[in-house]
Amino acid sequence: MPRVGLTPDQVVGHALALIDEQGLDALTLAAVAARAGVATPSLYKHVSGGLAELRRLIAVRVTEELADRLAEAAVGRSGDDAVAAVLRAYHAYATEHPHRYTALPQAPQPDDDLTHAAARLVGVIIAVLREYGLDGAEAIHAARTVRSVAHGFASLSIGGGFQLAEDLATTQNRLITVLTTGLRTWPTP
Amino acid sequence: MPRVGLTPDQVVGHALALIDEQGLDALTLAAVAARAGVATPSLYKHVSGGLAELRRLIAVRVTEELADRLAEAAVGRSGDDAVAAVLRAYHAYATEHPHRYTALPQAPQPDDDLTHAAARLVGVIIAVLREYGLDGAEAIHAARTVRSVAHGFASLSIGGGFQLAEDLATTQNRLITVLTTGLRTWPTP
DNA sequence: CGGCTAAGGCTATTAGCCTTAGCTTTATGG
DNA sequence: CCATAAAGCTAAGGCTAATAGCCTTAGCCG
Repeated sequence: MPRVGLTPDQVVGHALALIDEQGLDALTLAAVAARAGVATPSLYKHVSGGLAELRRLIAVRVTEELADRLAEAAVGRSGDDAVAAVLRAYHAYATEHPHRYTALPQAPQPDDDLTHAAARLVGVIIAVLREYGLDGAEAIHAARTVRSVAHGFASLSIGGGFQLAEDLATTQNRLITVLTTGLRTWPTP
Repeated sequence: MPRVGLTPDQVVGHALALIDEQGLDALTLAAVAARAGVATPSLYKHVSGGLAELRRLIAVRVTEELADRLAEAAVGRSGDDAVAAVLRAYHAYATEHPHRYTALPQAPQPDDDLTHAAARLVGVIIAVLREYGLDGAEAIHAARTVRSVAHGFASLSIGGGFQLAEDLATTQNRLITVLTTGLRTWPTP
């Protein structure tokens, strides 16, 4: 029984590959173990919490990847341009890895790592909003608005929620315009 | 073994009660059967496709309930007022039945019934948009925008996506203002 | 009233999964 | 060179969904 030299990160990597290829329902410890070349119980040496912890780790990883993509998209842009780029990057990530994105909300309750990763993602958005003169509590409300729009569009899009024939890119353009207009004329009380 | 007199609708009802009380993961045929006072295999007499079909039926039912709620909220209102009411009703439904709402995107692929129910929901939104002078393809894009905002906010809200202490109702107010402003100044090309 | 059919229950079984327990081997550090 | 901890294994228990086959009830039709 030669050592495989597995690490928790590698286990998550195999799990993500599996999800990408066969969907979220195919995520079983048995399948991950087979892909890693290891017997199922051996996974507990690296992911002691079993399937629940694996799902948690997946959510953390996906959140980090998403935050990276948004940060990349925002760099070197400002204002409406940056917001548009962030929204497109968000949707692009979800479209490229639909099952992976669907795995995101499946985490039981948020733990420290997930909260940290989510905070980084929110940080990227808050940074983009700085050019609109939004800060403090209003920046939080605006960031929530951006996330709602981005997540809602991505989620419905990959979930088959938009069944009609109308062009999706056009919808995305309208959505971006609505959002940027809303941010520019932000309803400060 | 007295007859229980089960119907598919009743099975879905038991399943929804179970989901509401114990979450989506607790949805198993065994648990539904126990609640219905029946052995597990007996469920196949009413829901021949097993767990997959049950999930499909649940998605249809929830979509119908949601469409009902939105229609109720919209009646007797118009313009921004109607849009605001629809958004609040959407969020209220998701908040009242968080697990049920989470069950919505779990349907495998959309079938005829689900498409029909979704069409009714979209119909309610399109009707609300008529007062903005939007029709044809632009009405579709606008309806998608409304759904994206409503779903995104509801989904993040019940999924624990908004962890900071800022008031959620305020975020909702800002979101509604951004959306209605966007609809009034709709970017027709 | 008698009997037939179909529907709605049941038990038993199989296959697959997660998880724990306990053993064995490998690698590594002193 | 050996001790120990890490990393693998097999075995077993308890879930689950799903299928097969049987039995009983309800209701209808002659």
